[in-house]
Amino acid sequence: MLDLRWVRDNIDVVQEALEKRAAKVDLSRFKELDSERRTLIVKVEHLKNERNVVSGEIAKLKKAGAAADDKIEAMRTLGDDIKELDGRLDEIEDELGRLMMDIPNIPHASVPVGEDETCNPEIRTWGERPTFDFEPKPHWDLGLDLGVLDFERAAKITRARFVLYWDLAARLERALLNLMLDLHTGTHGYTEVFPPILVNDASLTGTGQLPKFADDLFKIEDDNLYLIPTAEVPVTNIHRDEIFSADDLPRHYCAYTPCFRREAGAYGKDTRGLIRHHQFNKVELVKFVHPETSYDELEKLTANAEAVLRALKIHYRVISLCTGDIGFSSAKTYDIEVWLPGFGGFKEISSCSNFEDFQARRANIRFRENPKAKPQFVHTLNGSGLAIGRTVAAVFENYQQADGTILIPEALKPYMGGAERIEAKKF
RNA sequence: GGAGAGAUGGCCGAGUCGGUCGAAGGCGCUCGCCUGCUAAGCGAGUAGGGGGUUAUAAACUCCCUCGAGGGUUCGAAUCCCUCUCUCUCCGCCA
Repeated sequence: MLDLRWVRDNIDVVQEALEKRAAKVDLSRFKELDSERRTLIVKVEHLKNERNVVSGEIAKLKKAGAAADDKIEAMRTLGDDIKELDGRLDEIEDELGRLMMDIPNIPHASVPVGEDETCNPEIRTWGERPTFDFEPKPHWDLGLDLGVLDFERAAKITRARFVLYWDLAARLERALLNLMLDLHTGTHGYTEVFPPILVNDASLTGTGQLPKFADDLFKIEDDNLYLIPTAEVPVTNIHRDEIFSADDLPRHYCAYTPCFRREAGAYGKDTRGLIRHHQFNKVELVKFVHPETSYDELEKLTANAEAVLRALKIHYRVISLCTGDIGFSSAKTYDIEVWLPGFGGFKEISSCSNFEDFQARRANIRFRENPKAKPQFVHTLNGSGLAIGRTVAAVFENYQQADGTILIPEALKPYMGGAERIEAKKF
């Protein structure tokens, strides 16, 4: 959410940002509501002040044993007026609040302007495409042939877009998330947290999934709780309604959690393999930082996520999302795309964003520059470091051999209980 | 799941029959005085949010907030209802 006053004073900037994003929000309605709200506040506060003053007088009269019936009668009608105005003010603030919730973040000046994902410039690449003297297979074929990815039984147990891992594939999933956590908590200095994966709607509103993206969430109706779509939600909300002191910042957290997404708008997209599932594991990086440092922190966070693929020696590239493709809450986002030789293209494996104060304002996460200063909003950032399922897919496809087996990358061997490769097996 | 107790400012804690209570007192913190230094002592200050005025300054002023939301009332931290959370006991379960 943007700052109300800032929007009022910078309505042209907001309008321009909306156009760049191809988002539709009625700003003329905003102007109406905003000015009506303020006139109403002035009016109703005037009346309330009068009520307070006269009520004080009544108290004095009563104490002195005098009658105050005429004043009480006058206050009764005044109270009715206040109630009516307060009611209208509530309605207006409701509508204004919903409208403010619909305004996306303002993209940073460095974000390329463009319509859609075809306009995202490549920032850098790392490594090279591996060469094969055979036709590389997509990971789902590899997994089926080796017997370790069982989509059929997963569909029996649950439904489509779930997977059952067997044996060394299950172990690989576990190895990857341990490698990532060890790398981020060790070399990169993040603090590991393990949050709840069911959250309430205040948390989802804080990070921006609600109210706009309710369709994409799995909801537990009986308890009014949701399965998290990403660890960003519980981890960012750790500090909801809190005020940091300046030396509490920056905070760097990493968390492994399962993630759950309904993928409501994605039918027919990435239907095969591990790419787009309703349940997947992810290691998430979340930062709470001083506003002045947030863009440096974004670069570092992205580099931290990249480090996983470097450790695995897998080719990737980094792109900068353009204004038309960037997420609702984000001011700037880098996507890391991993090379999948069997699939024959790059695929997003991490999305690293600076939300500036957009989430912090919604979630009310603040800090004080010094003990006497007014609290101001922190900047929040997050990025996947990385999505585990997609990393499994990347290992499968990049480390596949002519005989259909998969070599275990050097960096993972300590985590794989001595296994050198994944071989075909029946389960 | 059942029974009970509770939720007040950074922390602890008072709040009488509803009437200058955003709130006694204490601790902590900040500033000043005192002291050779420290401690002690003395004095002053110390919740957050929003609106108006203004330069989105200072100052001034108003409103809201005593877990959250609603209600009663001229007036509620104080009375009523609903919800959330915490604690204790019982039951059930891993």
